[in-house]
Amino acid sequence: MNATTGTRGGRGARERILAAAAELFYADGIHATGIARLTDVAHVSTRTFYQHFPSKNALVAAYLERFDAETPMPAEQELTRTDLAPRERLIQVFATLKTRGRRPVRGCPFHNAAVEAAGEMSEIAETVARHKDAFRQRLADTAAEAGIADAELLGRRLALLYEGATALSTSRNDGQAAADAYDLAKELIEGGR
Amino acid sequence: MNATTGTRGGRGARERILAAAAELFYADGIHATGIARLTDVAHVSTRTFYQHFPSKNALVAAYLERFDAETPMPAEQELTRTDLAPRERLIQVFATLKTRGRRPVRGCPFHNAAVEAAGEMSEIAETVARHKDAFRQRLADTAAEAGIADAELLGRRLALLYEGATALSTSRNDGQAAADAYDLAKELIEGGR
DNA sequence: ACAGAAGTATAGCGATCGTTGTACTTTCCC
DNA sequence: GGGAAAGTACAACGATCGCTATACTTCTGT
Repeated sequence: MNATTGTRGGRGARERILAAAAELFYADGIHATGIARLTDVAHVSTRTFYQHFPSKNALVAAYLERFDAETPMPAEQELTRTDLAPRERLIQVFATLKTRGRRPVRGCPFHNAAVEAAGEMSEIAETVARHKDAFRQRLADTAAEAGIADAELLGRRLALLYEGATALSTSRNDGQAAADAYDLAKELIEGGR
Repeated sequence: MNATTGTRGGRGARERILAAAAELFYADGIHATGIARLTDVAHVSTRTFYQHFPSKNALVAAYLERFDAETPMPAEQELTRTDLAPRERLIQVFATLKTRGRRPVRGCPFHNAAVEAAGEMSEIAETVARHKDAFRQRLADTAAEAGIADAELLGRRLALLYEGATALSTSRNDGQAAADAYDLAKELIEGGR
């Protein structure tokens, strides 16, 4: 039994499929990424793909869940650091956002998935909403830990700034929005005593 | 000669096509909206469609240009109001964002188009970037008109908040993000003296 | 009234989409 | 070393995509 994949041996096709999905769905979009391209990048045959995932939609769902569970966003990793004071952790979230401002950045994979899903695939919209809520809640919890007066408000405001910076990186990929978000976030965090 | 369409009479098929595009591209997404659905909603035959637009991509481009030129975003209309002081105009931008928070809201049509365009259609990404820049500049200009010290900074910060609120409306359509953006924007505008 | 432009209906093109079928080879565990 | 699981190659299915062709019908300006 393979611990990481949950499958019974083999050469880890499932892992490579998920890795290819993470790369292609994010870079080129979900609709624009066909099964052929996906299996080509993953070095997996079409048949094998459908032995691991019943459909492309299932892969999309797995792709988002994978981000949520095993590959937490860099920003969220900062919130779990024990070597920093809570206030510093919040600031660090926006510092990494600024640092990560190297190409290619194409916004938030969750948000992008929700945009592409549009009317169809409402389960995707739900997953995205859950992710956004969880992130905002983590920010608020950290703010509360820092002893900030209205922690929920700060959590929502920081989530708002973070969303704005990532969204703007889709169309303009200079680090300006991230830098602005960092500065304003820092003011809000240090101001809320 | 028809003044609004630039065509020579007829029953204004071009207008109906653009109206259908504005509705469907925004609500269902660009990829998800096929020519068949488009012509059906516009009450136009396939042949007529291709007599007005050489391709679907051309319609997408026209759809975005139309938003930019003839159907300015509600937020931008507020910036042109002459019955309000510049500071009030800035606040009004976020007030309309809050009011408009009724269903269905699905983020910014420009941003969504950029997400869907992904790798292909770089001209779309360019159009979106130009739109975002123009909006931010208008905010900055209004801030300068209000005599605010660092008007460019406030312009960028307000654009950041606006983007965050619209982006969050894609996955969670309560008015919370818009309300938060309004409050924080108001503080920033009134604080910058 | 009539020429010409605009619009309609419908069938079908080639390409690509997601998905499945058939037949075969490799890898791993006992 | 044998058997089951996992993976491979490749052809092809039906559906849908964007787009074009053919043939006909309004509508409009002079």
